[in-house]
Amino acid sequence: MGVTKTENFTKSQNQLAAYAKALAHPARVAIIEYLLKHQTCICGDLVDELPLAQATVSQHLKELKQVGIIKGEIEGSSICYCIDNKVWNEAKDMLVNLFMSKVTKNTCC
Amino acid sequence: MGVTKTENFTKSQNQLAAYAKALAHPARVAIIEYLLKHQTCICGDLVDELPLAQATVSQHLKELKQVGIIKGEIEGSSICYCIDNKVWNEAKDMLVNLFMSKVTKNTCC
DNA sequence: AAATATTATCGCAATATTACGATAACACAA
DNA sequence: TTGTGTTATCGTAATATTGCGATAATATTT
Repeated sequence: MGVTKTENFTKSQNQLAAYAKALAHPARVAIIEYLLKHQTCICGDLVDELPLAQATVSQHLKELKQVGIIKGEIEGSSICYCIDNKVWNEAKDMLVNLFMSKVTKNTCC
Repeated sequence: MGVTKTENFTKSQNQLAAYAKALAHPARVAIIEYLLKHQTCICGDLVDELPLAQATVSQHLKELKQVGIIKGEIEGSSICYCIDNKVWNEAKDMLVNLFMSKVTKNTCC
């Protein structure tokens, strides 16, 4: 993210930005949508599903895992990914909270 | 954003990612929060408010303007920024829609 | 017109992201 | 053990982001 001065912003602002960043790439949006659709978790079907190389998909999964939105579990020789409800709800709450605070009109513009 | 293969994803996925990206930096979150708090729009109070140089603030404003979330209007010798309700609501709808589709538990993990 | 105030843009350096092939690491099967 | 399938990691190239000083552009004031 370049040379971001994270220390000058609040924890909440940084956390919200981190969640937003997790969704800031169409491939990761696609991954999340897939995981939401197939309530049940899946594995490397994502590699077939997405128009990206296996290494790239793995990298996107890593980012989502790092921010906590998804988690993986070993399932035989493959790995089963799914949404982490706790983190997912926290992200939802932070975003919904931000968006809901907009009431009506501006005084100018 | 690196060498993103945007053309291989849906319009909706790219649009959602673009909105998320707008919020993917604490400075831009801070700008949005400020604009939401001061229902009325403001100008370069943001430069005083944020721990960043004027040029940097201007750059973040430009990004928010490009995605459409905010808009600016000339107000004398300064510029008045505010949230664009139409775009803001569209972003809200897309994000809320994504987050609300998560129902209950996973079958594994 | 000249000075001042406000915002945008340019140019640059440092760092991060995206993508992929190659390869490692691991579990399971033959 | 030797393969086979699955996922992670490494290394690298291309591009994007972040930040800031310097400067341009514009409007207002003197």
